Amino acid sequence: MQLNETKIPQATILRLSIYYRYLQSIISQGIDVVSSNELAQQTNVNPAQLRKDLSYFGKFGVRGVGYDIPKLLNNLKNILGLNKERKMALVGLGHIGLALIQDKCFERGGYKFDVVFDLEENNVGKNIEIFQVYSLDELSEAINEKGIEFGVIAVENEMAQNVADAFVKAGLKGILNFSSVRLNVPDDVHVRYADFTVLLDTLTFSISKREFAEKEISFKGLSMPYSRISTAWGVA
Amino acid sequence: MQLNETKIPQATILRLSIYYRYLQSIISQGIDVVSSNELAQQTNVNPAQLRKDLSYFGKFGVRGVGYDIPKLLNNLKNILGLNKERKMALVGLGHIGLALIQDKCFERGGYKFDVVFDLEENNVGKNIEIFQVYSLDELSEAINEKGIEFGVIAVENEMAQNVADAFVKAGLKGILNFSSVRLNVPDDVHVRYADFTVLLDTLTFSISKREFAEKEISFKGLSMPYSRISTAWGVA
DNA sequence: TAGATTGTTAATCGATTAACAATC
DNA sequence: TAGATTGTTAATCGATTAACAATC
Repeated sequence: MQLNETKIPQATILRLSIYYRYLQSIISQGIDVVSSNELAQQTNVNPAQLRKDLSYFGKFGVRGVGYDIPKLLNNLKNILGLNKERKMALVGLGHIGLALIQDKCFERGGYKFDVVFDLEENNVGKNIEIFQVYSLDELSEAINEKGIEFGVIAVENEMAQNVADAFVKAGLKGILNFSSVRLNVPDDVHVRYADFTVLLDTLTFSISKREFAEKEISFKGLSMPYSRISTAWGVA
Repeated sequence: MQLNETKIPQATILRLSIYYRYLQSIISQGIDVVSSNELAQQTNVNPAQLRKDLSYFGKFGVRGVGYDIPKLLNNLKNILGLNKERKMALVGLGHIGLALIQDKCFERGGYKFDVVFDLEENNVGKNIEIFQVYSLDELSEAINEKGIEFGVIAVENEMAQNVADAFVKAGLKGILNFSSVRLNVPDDVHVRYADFTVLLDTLTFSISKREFAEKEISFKGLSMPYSRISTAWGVA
């Protein structure tokens, strides 16, 4: 068996998830075949891009026909590793943390909160929603006992790195971070940032770019190349 | 005045925001100068990258010294367009929507919810938090009356495109979308995706990649190039 | 067979970064 | 002046996409 040395772009994995979630949302409609053109259009990507993305992992279509939706779904599920439920630990029971454990979108996606922790002494030991609230001291033990795979950080910025350190010490390899802090973790620990403020800031730039362009304002004596800035963000 | 034709990478704008938010978080500590090396390390980027990012907009540092933090903050604020508060409209008062209007991180960032809408007839007309809840019919009028610039979508996937259409019709040029739906909007409308499931899916891929690599499992008769996959996600 | 659509190549396009002259 | 760090160039690296042969 030959070792395939091709590197897979990070963006490809993100798009694979987008294809998967879109197909999941239309599977009940009874359509059984989709072309790269149709699927690409629905997910805002180039059709060649989509075919290339899939080609890193195999040949899933039929020439002249398209892709069988149930089969493609199954293949994407295997590629992404979505064939079993993944358990998560949450730290932080502020507004965002509370919303996360109440929202149904995680369960629908195959993810489940299994333990919650809070830094507020008042909350520890209480029951919030269906969860008993633990303190950070109990984190490592609880995580290993329950087979947790992902840690979710929903605490204030000041405490985010501490929580990340605790997750790393407990052996977690995946972190979803709702704070704005860029975390310092070992290379084998993967972090994803769900930082709303940064997303808004990039929107603000695009908007004020328009304002500037309209007024032909120059910045620091340098005429801004506003009209040439590409803004095709595809990424969450 | 010469028109500068250089294209600015989308990723540069994202990083500019990250630099800005980091510097904001340490400004009270009384440090007044930072080098590209220090700032880059704190924000998980390459120092050359950081200097290049800034160089698209001007010369903000002093050779041999570094960057004056208050001055750099001010420059970044102007570049990103963060010198005035931006008003937002929220549609959707589920768990996420509620958390968003309660959370303080938006206000701290210079963003403010000014109107909220819900699709639930029951909620319309009521007062939730400090907001009176409007129906979608009133969206266009309310948005233009109040000078709203951004629309935030926090409804179920099924309704997300409808809400986006309403935002576009009302003239908004910036949308923050918490649903999983890839929106279809005109070219001059900017969308950012805060889609947690997709982020988790990319984590899952990285994790199960490790599992596969350990077991040397092949996929579809093709040996997976797992060990060579780069996973340096920087993006929210 | 004719029409359609995939899988893949190769060219293009874009982003990152090492290296160093400029200069404080 | 010696040491430090920026700003910028040019090379490298990586990702996107047009085009088309393969093939259903």
